[in-house]
Amino acid sequence: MEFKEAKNKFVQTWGALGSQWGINKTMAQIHALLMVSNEAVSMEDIMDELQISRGNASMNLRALMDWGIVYKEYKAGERREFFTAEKDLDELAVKISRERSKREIKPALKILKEVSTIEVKDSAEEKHFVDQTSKLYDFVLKADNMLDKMTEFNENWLGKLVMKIMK
Amino acid sequence: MEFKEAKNKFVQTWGALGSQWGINKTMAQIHALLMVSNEAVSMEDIMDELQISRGNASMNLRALMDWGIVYKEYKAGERREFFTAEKDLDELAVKISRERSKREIKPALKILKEVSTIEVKDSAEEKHFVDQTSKLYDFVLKADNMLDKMTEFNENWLGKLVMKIMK
DNA sequence: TTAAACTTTCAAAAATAATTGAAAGTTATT
DNA sequence: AATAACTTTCAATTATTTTTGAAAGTTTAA
Repeated sequence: MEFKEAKNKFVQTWGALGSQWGINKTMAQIHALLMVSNEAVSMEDIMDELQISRGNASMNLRALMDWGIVYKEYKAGERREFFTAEKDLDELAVKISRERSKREIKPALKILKEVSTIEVKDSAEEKHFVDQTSKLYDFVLKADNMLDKMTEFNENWLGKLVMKIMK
Repeated sequence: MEFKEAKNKFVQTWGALGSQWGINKTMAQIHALLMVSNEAVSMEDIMDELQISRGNASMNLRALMDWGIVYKEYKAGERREFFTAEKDLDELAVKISRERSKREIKPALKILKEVSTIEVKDSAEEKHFVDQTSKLYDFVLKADNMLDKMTEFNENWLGKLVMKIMK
C-alpha cells in the first residue's frame, strides 16, 4: 500500500467510525485528515481532499473547534486561515471525554435523579422503577466520576492506569 | 411528578441518549422500557407503550437480543413471547463494551495496523503519517485491553475499580 | 472608501436512516 | 390438514440528518 492510499483509507475509516459514535462523517474525516497532517491545512485544501463544499467544511471545522480538538492557525503573510488538530492522544481523549460528559452524561444524570426520586405508591411496579433508576443513577455517576479521575493523571494517563490496574 | 410521567421521561431520555451513541432511538427506548419493567413485556405491549409498528418492534428487539442485553421469555400457557432486559448494570456494561469492541474497535485496529505499517519514503509528511497512526494504534489497543481488564473483575467491577484508582 | 480575499450562514436539495404495514413465514391447536 | 395466533421480513414511505452553494458577512490592503 502506498502513502496516498493509506491516508485515504485512514480518513475513510475514521469517518465511518465517527458515524457509529454519533459524530458526523465529515467532522470525523476532517479531524482524521488534520491528525495525520504534519502541517496546518487550509480550508481550500480540506475541501479539495475530502471533496466537500465550502459550507460543509466551515461548519464542521467550527464544530471541531467547539469541541476543542482543532485549532485555527494564522501564518505570517497569509490571509487565509489554517487548521491543525490536537495531536497528543492523551489530551485528545481527555477533551473528548470532558465534552461528552458535559453534553450527554451530566444532563442524563439530572433526569435520572428527577425520575428516581418520585414519590411512589406501594406497588411492585413503581417500586421497581425507583429501584432500577436509582441504581442507574449511582452507576452512571460513579462511571462519570471515574472517567474524570482517570484522565486527571493527564500526562500518559492511559499508560499509568494500565499499570495501576494490572498490579 | 407521578409514576407514568417519570417512566415516560426516562424512556424518552434514554432514547435520545441512544441516538447520540449510534444506537437508534427505538432500540434504546425499548431497552429503557424493559429495564424498568418488573416483569416480562409482550411485543403487543411494547408497540402500544411506544406507539410503534409491529415491524419496528420486531426488528429492534432482534437487534437488542443480538447485543445480548434483552432476552426472550416464554410464559406457561401463553402462546406469545415476552421480553426482559438485562437488569444487572455491571453485566449490562460488560456486554455493551464487549460488543462495541468486537464490532467497532477490533476492525478499526486492523485498519490502523495496516496503514501504520506501510513503507514510506524519506518525506516528513509520510513519516508523520506513520508516526501518528502508530501512536493511535498503540493507544487504541491499550484502551481496548484496559476495558477488557476492567470488566473482567465482573461482579461490582466499577466499584472495585474506583477503589483501586483512588488509592 | 473600495475592492479583493476570504469565511460564515442558512434555506433548499440530497443523502441516509428509521418506520410502516401487509404479505410471507412459523408454530401450536383443533 | 386446516386454522388460528403469533412473528418476521422487506419494499415502499416517511422522517431525520447532512450537504450544498450562493448570498451575506468580515477582514485586510491599496
